[in-house]
Amino acid sequence: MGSRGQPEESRAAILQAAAKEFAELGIAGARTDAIAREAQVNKALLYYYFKDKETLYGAVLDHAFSGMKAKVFRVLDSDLPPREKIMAYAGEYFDFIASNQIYPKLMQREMMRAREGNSVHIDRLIKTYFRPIYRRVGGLLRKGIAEGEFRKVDPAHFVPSMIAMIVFYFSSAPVMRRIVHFDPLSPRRIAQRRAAVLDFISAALFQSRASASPAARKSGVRK
Amino acid sequence: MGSRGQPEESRAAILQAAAKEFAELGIAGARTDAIAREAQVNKALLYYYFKDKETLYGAVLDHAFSGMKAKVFRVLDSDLPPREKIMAYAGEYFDFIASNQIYPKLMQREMMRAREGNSVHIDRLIKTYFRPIYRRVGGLLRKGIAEGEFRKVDPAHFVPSMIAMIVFYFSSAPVMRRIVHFDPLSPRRIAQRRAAVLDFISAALFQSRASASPAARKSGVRK
DNA sequence: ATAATCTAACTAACTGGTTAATTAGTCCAT
DNA sequence: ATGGACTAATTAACCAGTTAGTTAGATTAT
Repeated sequence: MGSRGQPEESRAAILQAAAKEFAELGIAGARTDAIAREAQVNKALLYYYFKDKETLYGAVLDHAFSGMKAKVFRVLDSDLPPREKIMAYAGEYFDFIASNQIYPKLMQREMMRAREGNSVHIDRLIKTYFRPIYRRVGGLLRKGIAEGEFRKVDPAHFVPSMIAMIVFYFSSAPVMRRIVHFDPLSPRRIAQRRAAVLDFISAALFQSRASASPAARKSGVRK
Repeated sequence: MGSRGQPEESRAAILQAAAKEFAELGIAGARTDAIAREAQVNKALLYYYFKDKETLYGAVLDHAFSGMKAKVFRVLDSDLPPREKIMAYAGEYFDFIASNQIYPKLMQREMMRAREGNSVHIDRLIKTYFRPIYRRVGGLLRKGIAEGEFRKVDPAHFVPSMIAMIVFYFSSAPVMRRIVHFDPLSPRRIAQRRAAVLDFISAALFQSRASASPAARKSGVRK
């Protein structure tokens, strides 16, 4: 079929370079020349595979969010009891972000852009990724509350609080590093953060404090 | 003083219009023409008062963060006991952001920009605002822990968690609104969020759960 | 088998609309 | 009449997107 290199490799290289550039500079700050250079590809090839800059940005978003949704739904579809499942969900989400650190930047950028007409992608992202996940986690919280396992929290506040603690840590890390004088993104500190988030959630959510730690431990380190 | 209009008013109008534009679009997306139009001022006047776009952006950041620091330090300088003070701090920070909603957007933008050379302002912002506040709140947490009032949390994780829950809610509100089908920024919902954040913090921080609610209530509604 | 034809993959060079920044002044209060 | 406040007009640089091709493997005809 093709001629020179491999089309799949080129497309993937463009997508990866674009993800990095968009996450770091935003869609307005990103330069198509820089993306092409980083992908080691001629700039016109971006336009061969993607209609324009905005479409390329949309493809980057879909790639990132679909990966996250797949990971997280494997946990949400499992048949764990509420306590274990909410901890496993938070742990899985944390691990996804820890190993895909451009994700929280893309996410926050899109959240801030989500105003009247500011983003042509946000409707699709909400419908395809955010709402399904929110519904499932919200349902899980209500189930845990109904069973008397969880405190009577409002899912509309608890869900964003969980996401906030996980997402914010990674996108604020470059600033944090210069405040505390150690690297918040070292494996050791990331593991600490994971434990701190799970502890925070179990302390704020579970009825009896005693079983908070075992539950957090249960969701454990992956792999 | 001046000739035509009032210099103070013009400068203030530019700063306000710039804050709005930068918060919404970021420094790369912001247009100096749009700022001038919004401020009802000739574009060259921006360059009369500020060296260039980057300097104007810096002035916007300093304006926002100095206002926040002043508010928050009035609480941190007070002589409340640890429990009441940490609740009052969180409440004050929340209230500042609730009535200055461009602040969380500027903050998140700068956090994401804080990489090698990406921002010429971040060193100053950290030194002048972030580090002093972090030090004080961290000290407050250690004091509460030493007195046996607080659980043994790590300030390097607890402080960003508090900030995350407050900041993230406001910058994610436009997306949240389309997931949950109500307005997270209505006065009623904002008051709910305030209570949820304070409840979350006290549940995760205080040793005895019993006094969580009273303490949250104590920091109360301001004014 | 091999030459002719085709087509997907890819590129160097360019274009023109956009935008930050400057210039060369005018206006007006004191 | 002088200096601070302000502006219309202009400029230089930048940058998304285009154009007009080239390259090399695949397909088909012979």
